[in-house]
Amino acid sequence: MSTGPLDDEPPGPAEASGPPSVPRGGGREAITRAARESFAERGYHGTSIRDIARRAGLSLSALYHWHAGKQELLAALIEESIDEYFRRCDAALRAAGDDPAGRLAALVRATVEYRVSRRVESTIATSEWRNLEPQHRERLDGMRAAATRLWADLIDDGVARGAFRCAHPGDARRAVIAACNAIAQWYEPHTHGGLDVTDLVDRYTAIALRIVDCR
Amino acid sequence: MSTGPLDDEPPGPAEASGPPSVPRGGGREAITRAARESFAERGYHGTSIRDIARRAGLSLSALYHWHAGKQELLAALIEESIDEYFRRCDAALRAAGDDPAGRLAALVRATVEYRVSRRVESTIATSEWRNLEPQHRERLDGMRAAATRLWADLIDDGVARGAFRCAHPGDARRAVIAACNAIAQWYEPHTHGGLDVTDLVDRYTAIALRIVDCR
DNA sequence: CGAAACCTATCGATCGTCCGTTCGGCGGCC
DNA sequence: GGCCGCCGAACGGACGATCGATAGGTTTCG
Repeated sequence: MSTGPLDDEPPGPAEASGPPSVPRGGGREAITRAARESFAERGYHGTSIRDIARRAGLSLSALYHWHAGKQELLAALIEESIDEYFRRCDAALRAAGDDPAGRLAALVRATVEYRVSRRVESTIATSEWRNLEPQHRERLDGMRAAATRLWADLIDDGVARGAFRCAHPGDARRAVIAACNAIAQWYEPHTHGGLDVTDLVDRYTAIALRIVDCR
Repeated sequence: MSTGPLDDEPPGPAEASGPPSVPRGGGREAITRAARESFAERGYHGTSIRDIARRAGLSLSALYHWHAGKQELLAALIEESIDEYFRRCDAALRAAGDDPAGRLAALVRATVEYRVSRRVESTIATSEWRNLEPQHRERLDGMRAAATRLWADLIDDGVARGAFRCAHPGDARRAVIAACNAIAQWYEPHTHGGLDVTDLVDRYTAIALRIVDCR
């Protein structure tokens, strides 16, 4: 959405085509990945740009060649994360039918799968939000609000149509979201590898349906 | 209840009492309070001890006169926070009867009241945990585990006795705890002042009972 | 075809600032 | 006169950021 034409990958090192600039040291992507891991492990202020550069196997100057600075690195990471989450939710809802329970299940599935598959980014987005400078925070607040609205509209609709009987939709919404989001904090692929993600989705769908008191 | 300037023992400037050392500049308590607010607002690494000293209205040296350093300040804050939470839970459970639903309600009440009344400490304890050095972390991990066990034993017992019908007690436990803990992140006394805490307790008790599928 | 100009990805060195911590001293109440 | 609460100055190091240089590829052009 934002950070430029080369956000994904520098033109491939495809053999046949002419060799258009192949970052020798891994380039932008190596730095982004290193920043993601470092921010997740030690937090924004606990990570120095020297840590990031070292992890990427590049120099401090290479970092500044590819990115505007530490703050933009954080903002880009969070933006990409929220953006993907929103797209997943949107797609899940469009594929779902009209039944409130089915729509809630779709949103829970999208969220659980996202939290499991993007644990690292999830941690950053939730715990480093306050370290965004106002310019970035304002922009990203809108995206966050849009994702929240997906949940709110869905639950309000279910209540209005009598499918959900919970007395306080706002609290139900916060409880469901909090429960799903917390997965990123305790789920460890090594430890819970035996737990199939589809099982996890089923369990949290059942919990969510009970929270909204689906008849 | 808690963080008042005279919460501990430093005898107030009461006229009659007299002798025992009254810190002129607010002393230890002023620094602890300043550290709590700063850590909560900007995080451990985002806060400098100069920020803390300035906020307390004292010099950098005064901070070191009262505390061993930045890390000990954080550890003391978190320890006090967990310790009080555990004592509240323990008291609530001892006052509760034998009925699983009643015991769960007691634990939810203790947790919700705690998250609302100690929002600031709650934020620090949950988000600055990783910044504890190993020695402190190991000690505090035990306290955290004890609090989790309170929930786990209660829910397992309810399931064993047939009062709760949820298929996966561990997931129910994590969902309930996550929902209650999240309150500290969205509840604002100014905004939600009209919402009585007893109402909030009732709402979250209902949600918790639905999560564990109480018959 | 070859050279000169240009671009890209990277480097090492360096800037001024802020960090956590330490130390010696000083005024006022016992 | 000694201790208690507090201060200012200082230390070495790490921080985020900037700079000019360079190796090697690409384009331009005579």
